[in-house]
Amino acid sequence: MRKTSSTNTINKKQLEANCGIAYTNSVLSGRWKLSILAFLLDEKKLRYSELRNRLIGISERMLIAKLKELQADDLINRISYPEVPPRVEYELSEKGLSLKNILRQMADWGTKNATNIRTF
Amino acid sequence: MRKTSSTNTINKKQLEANCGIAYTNSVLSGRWKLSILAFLLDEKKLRYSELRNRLIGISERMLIAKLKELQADDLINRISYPEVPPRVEYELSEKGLSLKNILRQMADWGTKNATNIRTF
DNA sequence: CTCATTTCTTACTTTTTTGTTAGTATCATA
DNA sequence: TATGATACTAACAAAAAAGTAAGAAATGAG
Repeated sequence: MRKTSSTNTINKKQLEANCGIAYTNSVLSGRWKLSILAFLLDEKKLRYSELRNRLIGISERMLIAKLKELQADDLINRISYPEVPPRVEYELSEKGLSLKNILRQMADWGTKNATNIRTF
Repeated sequence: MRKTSSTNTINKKQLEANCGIAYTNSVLSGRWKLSILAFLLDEKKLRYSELRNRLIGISERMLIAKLKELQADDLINRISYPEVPPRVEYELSEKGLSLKNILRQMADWGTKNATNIRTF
């Protein structure tokens, strides 16, 4: 019988699970993305400036950068109206919406477990 | 009627949700933690060296650092056996185990949605 | 006495992420 | 002609995360 702890015993399923989680992580990680997605989940559609107002402390540079990354990963849609002054709205894409349960559970878990001094 | 997009309309629930998600993020973010937790979820208990073998590419410095942070956040337990050479095992704590659903869903979502060239 | 094993530690460097500040384009309105 | 509003952009700086490389403690085996 093979030692269950041997390197060879790392099975396919496990590696795939880890692979999957690594992708999810790569798409969600960082200081802002989860919050952006959470706000969009709650409010369906938000203008750039509305997002900026909600994400307290974010710089424009970061907000734009993260919105672009989320678009590139197809988690959000950008809707631009040809007006002056410009109006741009963001919403979750279908793929982004499929994160709903995960986002909600992360919010719940955090609320339940935040043992911290500071309030986020 | 108040404009639903005004800053004042950001309700308590929303802020709390964001607060919760921010805590969860702070505890899980980074390149390695989710993978560490996922392996521990699958295999219950792993020695330091077993983790090192599974987390391909991680440096000892990072592994130790992340294990310490996870301990500090009470997501894992460290079990040390007084032997020579030393033996130390890590396992999910109760709090860490309470992330089970989230971890599994992140793994599933990732497997389903990874559109990437590279394999993680 | 030397070596091997295992779990770390320390000093240092590189890379990645985030922040700061200033500025652009558009055009309706004053 | 100047101003204001909105959604960005660009150059640069700081901070945080991750990586590299060397080594330390403890002790049984040879």
